[in-house]
Amino acid sequence: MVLPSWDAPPHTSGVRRLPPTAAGGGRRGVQAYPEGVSPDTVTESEKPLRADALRNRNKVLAAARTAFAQQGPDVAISEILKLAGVGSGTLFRHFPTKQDLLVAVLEQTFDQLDDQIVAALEDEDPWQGLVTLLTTTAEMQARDAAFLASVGPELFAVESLQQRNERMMVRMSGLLDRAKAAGVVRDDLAAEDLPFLISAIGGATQSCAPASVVGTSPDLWRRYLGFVLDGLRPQGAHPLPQPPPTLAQMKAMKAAKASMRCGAE
Amino acid sequence: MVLPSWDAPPHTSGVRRLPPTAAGGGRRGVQAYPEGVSPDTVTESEKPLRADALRNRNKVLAAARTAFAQQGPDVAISEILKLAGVGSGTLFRHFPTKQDLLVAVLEQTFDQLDDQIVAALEDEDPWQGLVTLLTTTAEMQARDAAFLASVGPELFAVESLQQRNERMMVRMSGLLDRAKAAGVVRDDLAAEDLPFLISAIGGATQSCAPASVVGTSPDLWRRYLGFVLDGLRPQGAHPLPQPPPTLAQMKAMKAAKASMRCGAE
DNA sequence: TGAAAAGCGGATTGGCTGATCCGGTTGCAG
DNA sequence: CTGCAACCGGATCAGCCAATCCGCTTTTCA
Repeated sequence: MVLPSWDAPPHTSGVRRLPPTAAGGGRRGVQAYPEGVSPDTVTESEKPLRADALRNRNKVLAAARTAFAQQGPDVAISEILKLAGVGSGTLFRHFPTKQDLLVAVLEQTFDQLDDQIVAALEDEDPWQGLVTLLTTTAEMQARDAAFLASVGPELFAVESLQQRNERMMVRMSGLLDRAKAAGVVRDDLAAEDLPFLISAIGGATQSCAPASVVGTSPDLWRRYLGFVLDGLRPQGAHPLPQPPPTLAQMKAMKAAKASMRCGAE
Repeated sequence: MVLPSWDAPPHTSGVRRLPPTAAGGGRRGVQAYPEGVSPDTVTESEKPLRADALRNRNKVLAAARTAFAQQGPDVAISEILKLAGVGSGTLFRHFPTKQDLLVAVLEQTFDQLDDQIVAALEDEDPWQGLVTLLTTTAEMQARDAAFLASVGPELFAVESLQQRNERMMVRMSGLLDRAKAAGVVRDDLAAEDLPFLISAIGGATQSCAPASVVGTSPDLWRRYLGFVLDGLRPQGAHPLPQPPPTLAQMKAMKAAKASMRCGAE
């Protein structure tokens, strides 16, 4: 799964069995699952779906979420299978394609983010609202490799993700307009820039990635977020939240990334 | 070739044939190849290497360079083979492993970058020197997918790349010190930050990637470089070199990336 | 409670790709 | 010119992995 070219699935010989669609298209069955734990109800059925089936569907979804988050969009299905404790037949019944599974997971992730943006809009301080947006995004990128890989304006061309993306863009525009009106950001900053800036922060975050290598701060990415934020406001440099890493730490990070493997279980 | 875990090559059954090492370890046989075109001499032999062998080796190297640049580290070997017009036996004789080939290509790329840094150090203006460094890096990331993937502090653990990386770090430190002495950058910026900032710019660059989608500027990344640069200097915002993209353009970029395929030939 | 429908899971398939093998060819020293 | 070692290239191998198939089990509903 190389991530570009989601179009012609490899060796699809016959027709595709249609999945038993448990949760309808529109979000908000149960909003934004708290983290890692599987909600035992995805409810809002379209075809009732037997009890054990629903249970398994959720097991798969939860397993996929952690697996994708830890290893990125390229985890082997077998990994997810092991984690979920179901057979491959079961998985592919609910999600006919690996991409379908990834999308289902990303939908949840995007919904979580959307909730955070809404929260940011409720903040009194317009600058703080923007900071919250970018911080949240970076946090999510730091802990979810699949999200990291699908963020920014590239996103793949899937209706449901498209929609969510647009909704978020609208909200982000609101956030930015407010900040501009208050004069706390440079006014040549456009809403369209935000996805790219998020990608930029993601780039730095990715380099810091392995959540916590011994000597290093798992929050190093905040430092680079700081630099970028300072680039967004008119007045220039502000204090940074993290000290830079030492060369030794950088070496350790690189080594950790080279050997990176499993982690869960 | 998933990029992490360069350690246990898949299914290596027997012992490995040692390659006929044409160019010695130390760089500077012929410095920094101008672009795409194969230099017909990599010279400085260690075992003379027959004439046709050397010719083929260079063909492979050149093909690999373009293939890796266009499609990233995951191009199929077959692609490179087609481009080079040689058989797989030939390729694997010179580069026993796909990684070996990639490393050979990256060595050249890194050497090119190193030359640019040296040039930046020769610039009178210390701020401009830093700008040149970051701009060059971004340019290279924009046009070379393999470089983009291997940049930042993660780099894989290969002696020869390690070395080059360290040499560049030293030079970059010099560049930064000079700029700090002149007071043109904030002084909480450390040399160790540079690789992360480069990764950040790379993140944005990647989002802009498909060199030129119709309506969009192929230089959009400069805009985000601009934001980051403004975050590095004490005085704050400066004019940006590019207008933001429109929503329609962003859509086009995404679409282009989704269908991205081949391109050469 | 019983039977049919729905679901389960793992053995299996098919295809992709990195790497190897080996019969034939070619450059080079003497 | 000649012999041979080095080299060529493509047929082939082997492992990996997404996706399918099908005999058996579980749920559901009358």
